[in-house]
Amino acid sequence: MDFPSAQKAIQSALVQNKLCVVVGNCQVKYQGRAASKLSEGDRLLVIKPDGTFLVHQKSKMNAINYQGPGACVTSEITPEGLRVKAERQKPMHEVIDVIFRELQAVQAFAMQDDSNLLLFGSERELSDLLSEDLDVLEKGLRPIQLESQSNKGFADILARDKKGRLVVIEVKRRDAGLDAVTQLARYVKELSKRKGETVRGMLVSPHITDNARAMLENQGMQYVKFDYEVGFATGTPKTGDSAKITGLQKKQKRLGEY
Amino acid sequence: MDFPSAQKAIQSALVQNKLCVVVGNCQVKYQGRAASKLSEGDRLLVIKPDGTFLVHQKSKMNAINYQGPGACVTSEITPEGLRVKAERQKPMHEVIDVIFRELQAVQAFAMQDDSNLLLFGSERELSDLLSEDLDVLEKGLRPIQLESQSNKGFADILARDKKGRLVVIEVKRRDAGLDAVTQLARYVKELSKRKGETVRGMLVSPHITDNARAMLENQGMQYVKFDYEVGFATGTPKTGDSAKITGLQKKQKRLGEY
DNA sequence: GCTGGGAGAGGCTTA
DNA sequence: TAAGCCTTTCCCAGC
Repeated sequence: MDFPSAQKAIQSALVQNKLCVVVGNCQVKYQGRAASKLSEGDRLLVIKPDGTFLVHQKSKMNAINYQGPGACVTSEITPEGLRVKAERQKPMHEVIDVIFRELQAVQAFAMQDDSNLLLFGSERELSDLLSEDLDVLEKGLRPIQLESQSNKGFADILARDKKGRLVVIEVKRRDAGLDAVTQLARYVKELSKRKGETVRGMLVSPHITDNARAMLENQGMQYVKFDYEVGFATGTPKTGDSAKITGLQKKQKRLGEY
Repeated sequence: MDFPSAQKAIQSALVQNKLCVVVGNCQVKYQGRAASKLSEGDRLLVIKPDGTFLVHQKSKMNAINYQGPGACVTSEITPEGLRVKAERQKPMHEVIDVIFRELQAVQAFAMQDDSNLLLFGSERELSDLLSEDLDVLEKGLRPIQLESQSNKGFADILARDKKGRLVVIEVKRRDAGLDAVTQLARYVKELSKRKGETVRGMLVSPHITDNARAMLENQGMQYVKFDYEVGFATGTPKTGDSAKITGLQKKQKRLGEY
């Protein structure tokens, strides 16, 4: 494909709010929060109507260079080849320059899509489910809903144990590391200061690193391991010190019946 | 495009290790760590030779559904349309099902690309540069190299001030939040315990949130703002309480002369 | 609508 | 392999 018609195709795609796909041999330069250069090779360039700009190599999941929605995309023909540029001023001045020496394809597509993803089994749900049935974590735990909760940077779940003590429960869907512990410690400290009473800290996750567990227990907080059975599959019942969240499956089924 | 030839094109792309792009109206189901469903709409599907599988909508930077390298991709024709499936067993069983009702395009590309990204201006570099000249942060600061440094979760830079006190310096290339402060506090605490001496904590970044600054100063630690001039551009010299890292530009230039 | 702030999720690197 | 750490993020709340 020759450069002039390619450039025309790209411009016209941009104007018509189409998604544009360009494949060819190019080099890429980036300048913004950092600076980078990618020498020549075959790449897939995706330009979306919202300004999203993605440069993909033949492998790896992530784009090697990209720019999010809002970028201003322009193209021109230079002595070196076809130059496609994505520029953004907003959070910071950033420019990606893609210079094609050779083109395999340029194509534009009108895309109609008003759908949103329906997601089941997210951490939020897990948190909700636990709120509904905290007994799996500890007998007698009662969830409480306070204004302080779910505010900005606050704990996942707030509860009172059977002795009436406040319990801050931090839920992690994945491995808990030192971060999770310090975060929880912060919540506990802050809350106990605000309420003027003793506050327990509880960390719930499928796994915890050794260091994190040590630090957690050093600070008098507790860890509850849970098995997070994803999807509709019914796992073999397990025994041990881990709480199994079975409610999730029910909830998923309910959500599935939309 | 009709389904049989589309399917043939996809299969042949997979076999020949080509990158394959499919555009059309489809719905998407995912089952794995969570479960999701995306109802019908026009999407861009990218299948890379390494198994990477990306479903993009017409806007947003990230793929709405994806699977990383190693996925096993298959296709078949069903009564509902052309079904393309990406499946992975490794860390966990995950399946993405894309069912096309209508196709706008199917294309495959042989891609040759051996290049790697050259990146300048990473946090690591910044840290190295600061190590070389800590005076920009505070007069008389001397870097020290101990075994404890750069180990697992340890401080960016360790130094002694002109009075001989240990200083832990945490460098953030971007905004510093509460995380950065608690992390630094952890380093300080741990180190002072290990060394049995007073340790100062210093946080260096281009910006800090109000809460973070308050917490930092509450704990007797200090903040040093710095201007991080990215790229080769020469900014107007600034005055104020901020340290300006000019060495970076030199370093970048050096790196640029590969 | 924009900005600030906090927190999440995945990949990367090193021990 | 495991842990820590980083990010060219994202989302929510407040202005």
